[in-house]
Amino acid sequence: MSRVTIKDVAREAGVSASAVSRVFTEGGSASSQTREKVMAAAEHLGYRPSLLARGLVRNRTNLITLVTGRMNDPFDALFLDQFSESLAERGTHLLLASAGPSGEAGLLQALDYQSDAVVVSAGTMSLEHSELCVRAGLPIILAGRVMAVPGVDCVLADNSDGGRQAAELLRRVGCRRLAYLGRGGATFSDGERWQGYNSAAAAAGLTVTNQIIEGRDDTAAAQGAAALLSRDPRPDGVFCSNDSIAIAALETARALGLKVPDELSIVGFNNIPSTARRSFRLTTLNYPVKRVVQGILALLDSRLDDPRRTDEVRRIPTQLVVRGTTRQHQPED
Amino acid sequence: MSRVTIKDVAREAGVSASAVSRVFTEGGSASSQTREKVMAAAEHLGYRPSLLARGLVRNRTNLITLVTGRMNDPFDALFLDQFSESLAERGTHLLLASAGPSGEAGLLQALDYQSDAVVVSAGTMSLEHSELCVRAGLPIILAGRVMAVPGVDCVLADNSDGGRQAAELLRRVGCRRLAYLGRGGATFSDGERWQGYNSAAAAAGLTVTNQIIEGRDDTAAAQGAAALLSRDPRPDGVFCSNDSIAIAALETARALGLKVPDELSIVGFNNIPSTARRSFRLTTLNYPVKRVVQGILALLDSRLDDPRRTDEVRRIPTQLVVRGTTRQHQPED
DNA sequence: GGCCAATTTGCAAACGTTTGCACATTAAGC
DNA sequence: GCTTAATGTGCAAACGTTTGCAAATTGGCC
Repeated sequence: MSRVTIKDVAREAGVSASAVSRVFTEGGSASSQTREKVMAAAEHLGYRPSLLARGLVRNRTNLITLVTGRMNDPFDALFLDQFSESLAERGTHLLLASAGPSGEAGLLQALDYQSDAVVVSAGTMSLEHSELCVRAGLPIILAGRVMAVPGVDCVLADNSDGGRQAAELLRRVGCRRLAYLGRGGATFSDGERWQGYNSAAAAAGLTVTNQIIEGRDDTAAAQGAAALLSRDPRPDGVFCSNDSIAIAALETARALGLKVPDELSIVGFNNIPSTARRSFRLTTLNYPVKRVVQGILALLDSRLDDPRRTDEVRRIPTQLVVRGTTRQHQPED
Repeated sequence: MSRVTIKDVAREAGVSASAVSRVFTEGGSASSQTREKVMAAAEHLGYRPSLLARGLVRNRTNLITLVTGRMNDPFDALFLDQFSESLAERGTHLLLASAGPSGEAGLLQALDYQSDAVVVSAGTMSLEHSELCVRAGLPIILAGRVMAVPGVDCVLADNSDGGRQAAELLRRVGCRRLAYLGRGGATFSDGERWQGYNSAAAAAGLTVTNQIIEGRDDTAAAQGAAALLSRDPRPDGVFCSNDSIAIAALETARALGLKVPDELSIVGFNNIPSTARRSFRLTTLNYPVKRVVQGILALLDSRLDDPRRTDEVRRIPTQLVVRGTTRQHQPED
């Protein structure tokens, strides 16, 4: 009924508990004889080391906490998918914390369970709490945002370059009245994308309007899109701060009877799976999530290796994926 | 640098470690005086109880392991979303295990970290490993499947009734050549849905063909749909084993130039968020995920309360959601 | 066989909590 | 002020591991 412990195995194998422990730890020294006996006994009894106890003494739990948004956001789902896959490959386990309104809950959870690290991909993070973590020796890695807190590393898309690429493309295919559809800098990425887009557009001498969406769900996005598309003059090219918004824009454009891409070109951001659907075929910027995840893990390892190394910010470039929601190149270009 | 422990607080507050512990545990008895002193000291030092140590002695970690599929399946994402939300409400934490090819990894993970319970919503589960868990006193709850293993509870949709409802609806709107598009019983739900659908259709005297999809991704589903729709005679009503497949079917039907719902009615299963999109407006069966999750947690509590209570299987009824991919009622009906 | 080094082993102390038990304190009742 | 009961407190043993240290075993080499 109760757990089978290291002592049970020791007794069964006729050795000490330490011997068993050493058999079960990476570089432990044990004669092949005892190793065999211990293995047999463990197998027979169905022994598995308690990771709680191990974590307690080693001060390493093999646990990583991810603070993420809700899974009804397809990008968060994509990120989690890739992240958990990479963690599984390296044999680390994943403690999931939803970024509730009180953004710090996830951090505290990570502390309480002695996670080896916490990666924050959503929600707010107060300076106060992040410092608490750093002081406790818990590495923090920020995904999709930068924050100048000593001890935290960041990895994120090169958002403003993405915005620039979007503007370039729209200009190239002949759009002249550009628009941006986003949440008005409500998120970090949103702001950066807008900036890159706007300055590139301005540099090319194009007008660009910024339509702000009030709210974070699909209907809010659709409303924003409707407002944008009823402006006079109507924009002929729109860059959306992410794919969900872009799809909403595409749908409302169609509902208004606009031909996409002939009358309106649309560019998204992230390249979430559904952008490739037959029904959408959205032109977008690919955010190489896998590479981001690997960057995170690399930063993590180096941080565990040397906790006081200098902080790092990694920018991951994005790639244009041209599909059906932007016009073909103009011949004269 | 190192963790602040209960002893530090004890020293600072001038009381014993036990006193501090009692202040920090639910029903602990402590005079308001010490309570205050302890709280002040803890606040000052930034103390947080180690859940590892606590879990070790209490044999309760406040952790639940979820074995789930990958997040590129929108249903799994939906489930995780609701599940994690409910867990957060009750203050339990979530250890995420992806059901890899070796289905047992998640169970072992749950054991190793002394999870209070494991809920399995994807992947295979060998009798051997499940018994290992049960013997170790780790409650297992199966979501979306039943399995006759002593000690495990199950909660899942009333799949065959859902199939029946789909058949009923298709008949009512005038479809006469019915089809089922699924993975040929490759998953448990698939089999049950087919059975309910098929027997209801047969009882109504309708022909029904079963088109099997080879593979689990969207393109496989699209291929299956294409095969189905090129049959002669072509079916005029199809029930798909889940919404992802149904959407793929809808898209291929449109690509083939078929009018939906006039020439072909489509019914899905699960009511995942994207079914409500403008572009799809898929008629489907609502699988009340929230209710499922609550059922799971209820079973869990009762199991923790009395580990040897009799096993239970809960069926959650599904509700028809009629949208745009099925014809309107025929007047003569 | 004897000596030295290298390897394997066991003991016991940690890791940070909780909790049963016994003692000390306080409160209540008369 | 005494007894009885109720309440709060500290000690020490547990929970299941790892690990430094010293002792014991092994093996190699002459």
